[in-house]
Amino acid sequence: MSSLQPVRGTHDLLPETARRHRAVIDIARRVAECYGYQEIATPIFEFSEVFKRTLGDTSDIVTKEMYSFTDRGGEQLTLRPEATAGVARALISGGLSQQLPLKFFCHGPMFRYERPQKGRLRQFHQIDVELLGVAQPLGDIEVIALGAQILRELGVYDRVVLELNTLGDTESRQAYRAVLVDYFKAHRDRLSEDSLGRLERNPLRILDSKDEGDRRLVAEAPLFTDFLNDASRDFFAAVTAGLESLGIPYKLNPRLVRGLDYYCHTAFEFTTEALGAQGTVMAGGRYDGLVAMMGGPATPGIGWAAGIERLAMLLAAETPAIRPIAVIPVGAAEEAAALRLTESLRRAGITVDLGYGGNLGKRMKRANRMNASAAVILGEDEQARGVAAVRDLDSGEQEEVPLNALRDHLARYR
RNA sequence: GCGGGUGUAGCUCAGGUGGUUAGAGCGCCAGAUUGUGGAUCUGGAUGUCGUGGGUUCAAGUCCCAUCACUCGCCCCA
Repeated sequence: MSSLQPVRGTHDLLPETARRHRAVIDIARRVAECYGYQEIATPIFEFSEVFKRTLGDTSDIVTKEMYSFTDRGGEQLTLRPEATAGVARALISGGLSQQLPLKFFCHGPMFRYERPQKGRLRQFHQIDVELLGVAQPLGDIEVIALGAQILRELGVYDRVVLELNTLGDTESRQAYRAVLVDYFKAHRDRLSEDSLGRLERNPLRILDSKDEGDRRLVAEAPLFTDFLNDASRDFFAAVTAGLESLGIPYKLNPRLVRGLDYYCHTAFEFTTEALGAQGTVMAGGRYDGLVAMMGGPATPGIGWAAGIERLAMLLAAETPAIRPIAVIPVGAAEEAAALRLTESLRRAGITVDLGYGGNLGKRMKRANRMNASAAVILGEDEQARGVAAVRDLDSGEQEEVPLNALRDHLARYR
């Protein structure tokens, strides 16, 4: 193995993988457009403040996972660990609040300084959807339905489960949080070490602990549903009713808690068993407080992000490269004509491979290796008669086609 | 950040208890086949044995460190 290694947790997207990624992005973009979402792109780095302020000082992302650096001008910058904060910043700095509601789709690399695992990288890629300016449950329903439809079109929907929970509005959440903290503090001695830390940082997370002792304690803990106020309860009921009316099955998971501070009401994750510990394939929720927290006008929002690497790993179907037409000059005398023919076919939008050297046999081998659908063979005879030999590389059948009819003839191989 | 596993050719992997020139299959290259690919046959090339140090007369093999990957925890896409 070479000593030239890529940076830990980063990955080259070689043609086969790149094709899979592109398939995910293309399908997601197309479906998102059907729902009226427009593609945007924000910078892959922002002032560190943008993330610090929105993700919460206690979140793992901010405390230990940010790729931050000082640039030559002394600015504190951070490679984006997620997309939502940047989109919210764009909304504010672009003065887009005048045009609400806004529906955005974007995709690109994200960066987190984590210990890599399968499906967990330091540079990874996400597709992302954000709906801004819609306070009604209809927004939550649309965004989840959009995610479900993308997963369906990708052909992974049957291996994925939609888990759903509500975090309530601020009032409900703070009431519950207080009660929960009291409860766990009363049983502090029975909490795992991890959960003692969570008690300070994000007590709701204890509900999702995998520790045996914690789980026993959690089983006795007060229930969130008992602390939801009427507005929160109604809101969530409307979301679930909407999903049911669309035939989108979901599993209520009262322990589903988002890691980031800005979430409220609907929280959801599409998860799979097929990817080991990194089973979350698409996750999101409502973030009504985010834009205001950044200093913009109070703007409700809801969205999700999905990991392209994780989706690509689930993709069952191969994503083959386009099959080219191979143009093959028999001898050196035909090379110039082959070059001109190749160029004219390419200008007509046909994918053409022209080998760079070798005799007929070598070039045929290359055509085969490139998975070419047909070979257009130009020899001395053919040239003299204004035709080319066209060989179907699947059937092995060969026929002569006049040069001026070639372009139309090749259409059958697309 | 914590704990376990792995690292030999481009890929998948063999290489009992240390012992001379490190192997296989697939792939790659060349030839049989200088106007016809796939199949077959023949031949060929490719390794700082992840890296660095140590033990030893001798290390792919044992020890330590380090890097990367991997499984789990933490957390998350």
